[in-house]
Amino acid sequence: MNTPYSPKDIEKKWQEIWDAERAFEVGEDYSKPKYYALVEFPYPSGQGLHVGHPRPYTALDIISRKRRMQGYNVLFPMGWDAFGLPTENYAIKNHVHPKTVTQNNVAHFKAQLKSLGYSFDWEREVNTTDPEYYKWTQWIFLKLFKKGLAYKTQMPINWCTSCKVGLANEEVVNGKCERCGGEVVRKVKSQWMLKITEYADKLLEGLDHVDYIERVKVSQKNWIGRSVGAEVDFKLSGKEDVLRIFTTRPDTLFGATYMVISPEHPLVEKYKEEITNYGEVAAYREQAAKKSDFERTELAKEKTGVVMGGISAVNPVNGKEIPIWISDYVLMTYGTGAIMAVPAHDGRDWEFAKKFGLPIIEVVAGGNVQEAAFTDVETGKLVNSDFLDGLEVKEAKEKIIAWLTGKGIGKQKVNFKLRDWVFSRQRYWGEPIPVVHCEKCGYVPLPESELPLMLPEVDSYMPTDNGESPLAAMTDWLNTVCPCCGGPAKRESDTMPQWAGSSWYFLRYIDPKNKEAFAGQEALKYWLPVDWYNGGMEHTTLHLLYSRFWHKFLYDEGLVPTDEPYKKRTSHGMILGENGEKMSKSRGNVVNPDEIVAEFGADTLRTYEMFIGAFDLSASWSQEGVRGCRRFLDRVWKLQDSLVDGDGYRKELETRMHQTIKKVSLDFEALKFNTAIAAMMSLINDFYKAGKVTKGEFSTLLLLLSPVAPHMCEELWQLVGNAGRVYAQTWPEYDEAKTVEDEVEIAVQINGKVKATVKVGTEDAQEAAREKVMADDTVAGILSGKNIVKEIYVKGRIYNIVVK
RNA sequence: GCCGCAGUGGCGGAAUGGCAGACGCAGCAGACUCAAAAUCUGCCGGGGGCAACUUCGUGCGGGUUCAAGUCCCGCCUGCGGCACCA
Repeated sequence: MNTPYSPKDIEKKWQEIWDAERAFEVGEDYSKPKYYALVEFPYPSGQGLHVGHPRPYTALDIISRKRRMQGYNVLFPMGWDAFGLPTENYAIKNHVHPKTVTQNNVAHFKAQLKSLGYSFDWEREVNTTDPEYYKWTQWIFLKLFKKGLAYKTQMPINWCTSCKVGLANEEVVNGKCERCGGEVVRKVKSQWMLKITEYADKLLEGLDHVDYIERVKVSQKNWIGRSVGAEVDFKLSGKEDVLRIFTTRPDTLFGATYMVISPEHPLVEKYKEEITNYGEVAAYREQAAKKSDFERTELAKEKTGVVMGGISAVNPVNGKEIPIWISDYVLMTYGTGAIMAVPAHDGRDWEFAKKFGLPIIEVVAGGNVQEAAFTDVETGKLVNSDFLDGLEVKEAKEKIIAWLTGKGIGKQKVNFKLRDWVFSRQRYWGEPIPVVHCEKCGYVPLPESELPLMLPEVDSYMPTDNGESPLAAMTDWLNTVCPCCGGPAKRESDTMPQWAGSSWYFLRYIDPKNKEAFAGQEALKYWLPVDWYNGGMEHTTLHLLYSRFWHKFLYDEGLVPTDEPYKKRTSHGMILGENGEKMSKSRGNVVNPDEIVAEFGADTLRTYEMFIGAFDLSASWSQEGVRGCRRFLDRVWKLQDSLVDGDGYRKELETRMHQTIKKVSLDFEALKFNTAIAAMMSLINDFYKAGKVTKGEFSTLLLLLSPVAPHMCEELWQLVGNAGRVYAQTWPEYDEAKTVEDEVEIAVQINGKVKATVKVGTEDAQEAAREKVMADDTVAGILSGKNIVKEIYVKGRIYNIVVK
């Protein structure tokens, strides 16, 4: 009898041995094939590791360990996305420096991750709040600035009334702050913006050349939201000015019966004097401005609006004078902030027209436009449209665009939903923006030699009441000289958003200690692109898009060798509480990974999280399930007692061994860890049934299981007398020919129902199989006196006989 | 409303169009034990039958096929994301 399985003793021991042996340190031998496996680096929150974290980490740890065994030079790094609001809020509340909070949290996280035995190369750890790191974040910002991709503008921004911070559109969730849940309202502020829209086409096009799971691609495409339409100028009646609109349906131009502009449209201000009902217009505008984006869309069920008296537009195709309305269902942030309304063929316009009694003119036949807007673009034919009559929508579009272009009053235009990225935060705990403002020279970038521009010590981390960053109160720091003219100047007091540091961290891992550059060119050439990046679906449209944008920009600047950062992207599902709900303190269903490690061991936690269900779907935690995985590991451990001599596989188990190697090898690659583990469970069930296992069979099992349960496998590898370490062994090979049995049991169906099973040779042709099938008593009984109409034989699967 | 994902035993979940329910959990019975836990062995979708067996079963309604959880058409429910995008 051997000693019982005691993870507590084994796991610590092997973690220390791996450290001492520098087992997972990345080699600098660039002649070896490389593999770059990446997981999203965590935000080191005060709560410590959540059981959701180990799911993706274990998955790619398995891939990384397997790749090393396959002879690759593997980069599998870890770091900290440590700037951010929770740390700052904690600092404010408890009067501790955010740096100290971060240090403590990082230490805690790191100890927790280490206890799980991940094969991260900790020598390459990065931290976004380290000045040696954010120096390069600032450096990249300066590059963007110099290319005109960073600019400052007055923007109506989303303003969190609780955090007192401006938020990107993407950070507003249902009208609430994504971080704190506080109310978000609109507020005009001077903000730094990044022109991600300049890269919209490239970001879209690049998706065709990467191996991302389909739903990630679809989300990104929808987010970028490319649509092809036309811009058309409507002359204002009796004026020189035109009102420019964007439409995806220029073919319906003859059906435009009125125009709508957004309440913020500059036209209102410009013709203030001439608008006969300006009081009414101004009141409506004021009301709209008070509403948050959320309210504007919530209240949208009932359309509101006001007509602009005294000003009207002329439809360029037929010279008809049509009124201009103001309504908040038209957004200033999309297109030109103005539309032509075609109530017959647009749902929103139709609703609006019905409510305000505006005319509805059918220009595409096929529906009943008095009942509902007819929006089908496939079947309809143009009517009431002069020279477009009789054409299909697609043809009409082309013809009208050509006509408009010829007249110089319109042209084809591509629009995107994607908006520029609000890059300012009125916060302390972020990267300072390395720009000064000089009365004479405007916004001037700091010289690169002055980077990093360090965060100064401040007395209070509270944002000021007027919304300025705490840095604005630091006059010593704020007042400086202009790098351009030497005159007095002020530093930018806004800081960067958390997304900044995470937009390029995978580049720093490649060469984390480089003082001369964000990473050396030779190292970048070797390691890029990231071969496999796994992360949460929630980062698909924010982080993933932002980092692709920065990478493409760096590529255009000649600073990185690939135009896409990530070759392959996968996503994992969430781990829910035992009750099937999202884990949260308030629901009281949070599971602490430390407790699982203490009670069952890290290998059990790893195995369980991989066994819990399909990797890309969410799964509910089950303490009983954890116990089952521990039982599996116990059973593997106890196989020591059944060990017999023999380096090879016994004849009767040979096929099973090769099948299992194949299944595990392929399933790991497909992220089907649950079925890979199930296959190993089945294999040891066979070992138990046989009452013995050879050393060769057992060693192969250990190699297959080692990426999942590395500590136990190292221990057993040594205990059974194998030399070296499991992590340094070669991944087992299978022989395809040996994965197939000589004989298989196939089902015999008669009229599609299984009536019997017979044994046939795996390679039997139909004739040989037929003989065996017909020899079966049950089959013969059923067939007697019946007419065989058809016989279908699928090799090794089924024999179906159709009778009458 | 739009986009995406899912719906299979008591539960988590398996099934290149080819024997639905692998593997695990829970449950039941037995072995071991003074006893319990742990462990080991066996059973384990519903109805009917002493039984060999039979019949119904993958959210619902149709269809294609020798054969459908899987493919097609039309719905329903849940989860996630976006939301007046012209």
